[in-house]
Amino acid sequence: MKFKIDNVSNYLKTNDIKPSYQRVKIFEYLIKHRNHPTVDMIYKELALEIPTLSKTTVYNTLKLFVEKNIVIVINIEDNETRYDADTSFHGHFKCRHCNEIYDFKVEMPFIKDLDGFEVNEYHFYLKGICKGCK
Amino acid sequence: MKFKIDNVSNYLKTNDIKPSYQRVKIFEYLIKHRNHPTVDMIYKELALEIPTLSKTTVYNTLKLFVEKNIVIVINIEDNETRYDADTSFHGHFKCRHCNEIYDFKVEMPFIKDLDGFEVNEYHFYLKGICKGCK
DNA sequence: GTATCTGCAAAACATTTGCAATTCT
DNA sequence: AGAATTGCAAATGTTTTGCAGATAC
Repeated sequence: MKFKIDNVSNYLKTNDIKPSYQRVKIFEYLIKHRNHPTVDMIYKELALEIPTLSKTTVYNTLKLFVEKNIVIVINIEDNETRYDADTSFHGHFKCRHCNEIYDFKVEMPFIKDLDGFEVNEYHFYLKGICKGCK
Repeated sequence: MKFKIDNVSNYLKTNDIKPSYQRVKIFEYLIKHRNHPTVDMIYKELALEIPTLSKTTVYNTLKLFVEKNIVIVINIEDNETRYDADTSFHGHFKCRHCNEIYDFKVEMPFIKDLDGFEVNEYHFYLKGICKGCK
C-alpha cells in the first residue's frame, strides 16, 4: 500500500480538490476500509452518519477523485464498478465464492506488440477461489 | 490467435452447443471481425441480414458461449461489456481516442501473495493512445 | 454575492426476466 | 408432440443529467 495519509483534508487540497465534508468522508471510507467498494457500499455505510447524503454525491465525488488521479476504477466485474484509493500498480483477485477482492503484488510484465503506443493505465485482474473459500 | 475454425457449426457441436442459425451467425461475426464487439455492435450488423434478430438472443447466445468457454468477457470499460472468441491468454489495450481494442502478447507474470488461491481467469488490460492516434 | 457543491427526481442505458410464438427433430 | 430456441415487452439496476436549494469563501 503506497500511502500513509494522516490528514485527508490536506491530501485532497494537495490534489486540487476542495475538501468538503462529504468528500473527506468518502475518501476516509476508502482508505479506512480498503475493500474496493462499490458506490452502493460507500453510500449505504456513510448514509448512517450522514442522513442527507445522496448517491449522486457519491458518484460525483468518485468521478472527481478519478479525474484527479487519487482513485482508480476497478472493472473486474461487468455489473459493478469498484474503486481503490491505492493508485500504485498492483493486481486484483476476485473470489467468485465470497466476492472479496484481494490485492496482490506483481511485477510489471514485458509487453510485446505495442511499440509506439502510449500506455497510461495498467489493470491486472484474476478470478478464482480464495484460500479461505477452498 | 489460437484458432483456425473452418466449420463453425462443428466447432459449436464439439463444445456442446446446438448450432442454431443465430448462434452460428453470432460466432461467425466474432471470428470474422475479431474486433472485441459489444452486444450492440453484433446486433446492429447482424440485424441487417437477420431482420427478426433480437438483442435478447444476442445476450442469450453470448452468455451460453461464455459458459461453454468458447468466448471470454472483456471488462476493460465500465459502461460496456465486450466479447472475444480468442480464449487464450493475451492482453487487451484500449485506445481512449479511437476506442479501438488491440490484442497484445504478454508473458504470464509472476504473482506474489496468492499462495493457496485457485486462479481460473486472467485479464490484463491497458489503456492509452494507440500508435495511429498519436 | 458569486462560485461551487449537494441532493432530489427524472432520464438514460445496459442487461435480465417472463412468457408466448416459433422452430427443430 | 415435446423440447429447445427465439424474440417481444416489461422489469431491473446502475449511472447520468437537469435543476433548485444549500453552502462556502
